Amino acid sequence: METAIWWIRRDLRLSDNLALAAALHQAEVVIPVFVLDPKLLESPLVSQQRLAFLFDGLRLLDLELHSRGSKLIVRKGEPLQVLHTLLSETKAEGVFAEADISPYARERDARVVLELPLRLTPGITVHPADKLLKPSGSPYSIFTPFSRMWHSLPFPGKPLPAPERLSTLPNLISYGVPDLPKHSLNTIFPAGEIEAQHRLAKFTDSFIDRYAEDRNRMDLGGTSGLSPYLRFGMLSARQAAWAAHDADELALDTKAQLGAETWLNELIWRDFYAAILYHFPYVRQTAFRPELRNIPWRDDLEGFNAWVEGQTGYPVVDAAMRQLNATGWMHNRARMITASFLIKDLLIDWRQGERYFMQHLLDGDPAANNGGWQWTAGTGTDAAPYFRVFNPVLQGKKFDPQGAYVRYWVPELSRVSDAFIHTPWEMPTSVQAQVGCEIGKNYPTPIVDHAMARQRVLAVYREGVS
DNA sequence: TGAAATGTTGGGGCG
DNA sequence: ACGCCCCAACATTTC
Repeated sequence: METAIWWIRRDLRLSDNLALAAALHQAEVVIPVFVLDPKLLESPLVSQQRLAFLFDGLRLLDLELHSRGSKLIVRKGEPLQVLHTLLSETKAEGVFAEADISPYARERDARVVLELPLRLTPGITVHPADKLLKPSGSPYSIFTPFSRMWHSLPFPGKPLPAPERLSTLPNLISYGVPDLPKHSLNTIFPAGEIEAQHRLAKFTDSFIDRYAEDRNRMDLGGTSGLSPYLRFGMLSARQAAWAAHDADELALDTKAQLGAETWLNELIWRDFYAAILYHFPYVRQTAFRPELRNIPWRDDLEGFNAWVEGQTGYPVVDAAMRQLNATGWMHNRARMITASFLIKDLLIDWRQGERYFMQHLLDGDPAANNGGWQWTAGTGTDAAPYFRVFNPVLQGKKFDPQGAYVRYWVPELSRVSDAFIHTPWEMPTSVQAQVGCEIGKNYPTPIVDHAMARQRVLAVYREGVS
């Protein structure tokens, strides 16, 4: 064909892009298109911060396209309508896109494919969800056998290089990437494919060696920090998996090897939750486990707000929520701790937490976010047993031993000693005065007693599973 | 990818 | 020397 459209959705990159490669294979001219879908832009689940990250990513993609002789066409409207218009404007004979797995995206694409020549390629995950089935043909719901099957599949093809030159059509109108009225410039996660490549290289060249031991430490930069880039496809999952694979082969000792394998395992969890959402889309609405769909959650706006604002009185929980609010990202260990606190200590419906995380995380992905929340709630596939209740004090002591994470995000506690940093309410009043942190005044008294809350949630869940 | 409760062991103090 | 108790340290079970 002469002309094709590359419909960009969650693949804001030129390298290792199967949709772009397929389009270039079929057509002389490939028009890169991003559709600003009002359904998504105006969704209450999208924060200004995530939009800012997306828009920055689009601007940078446009720059890369310009340097290759092309440009990004941004149009606003209902995707099917916009693509219709563009097909007649450009006389394009095909639309190429990377298949998405969320219920909204699949429904949208199903409508488009009825009317337009849409060809979907894999790419959002390392292995496509429909390739990872039990021998019987049914989907997995337990991680370990899923992971075994994942490993048994041949590794996907090597990452494709970015095309060097692209051609476009003259006079195509682009709406342009919108400017947000006011967005707090996110310096922690600069958008873009180039940034993602730098981070991947830096991580897999060195930090990955310590990943297995450091990844849970909230006070260290032990994680890859790649999730926002994977979320928007500024980095391809395949390339990440290959990088893990190569780091494993090049590892100089068993510790480094373990680091690479642990990180690859996290990428497999990502594939796992994508497959779960693909095969069980109802998990966005309700618990995977039917017996846990009727937990009598507490209606506690005050408690929820304290959680949101990082004012629960539990230092690690508050540090984590403030990190999320300030940066659009939260350490993975902290996600489990804050989720456990909302669900098990406050006994608030996990879907309220899921929703808040989706609104505020740059990496907010329906599959991984839902999987994580249902895991903590004990309602999901292969989830933590319901009686596994995180103790925020012990988690703090274990994974932020000197309290550096807490002190950074909760400045009221910056002068509290190591001995009390995770239990500031235990400071004698004289010590409180000495460190300038009066509990109940400068920093809240715990809004709930953990020991009581633990008993309460165990009783409620016991009722559910019986 | 927990934590608390309960059980067991073994060293040391002491009568 | 011996038995007893205490309790920390560790192991196992339970939620």
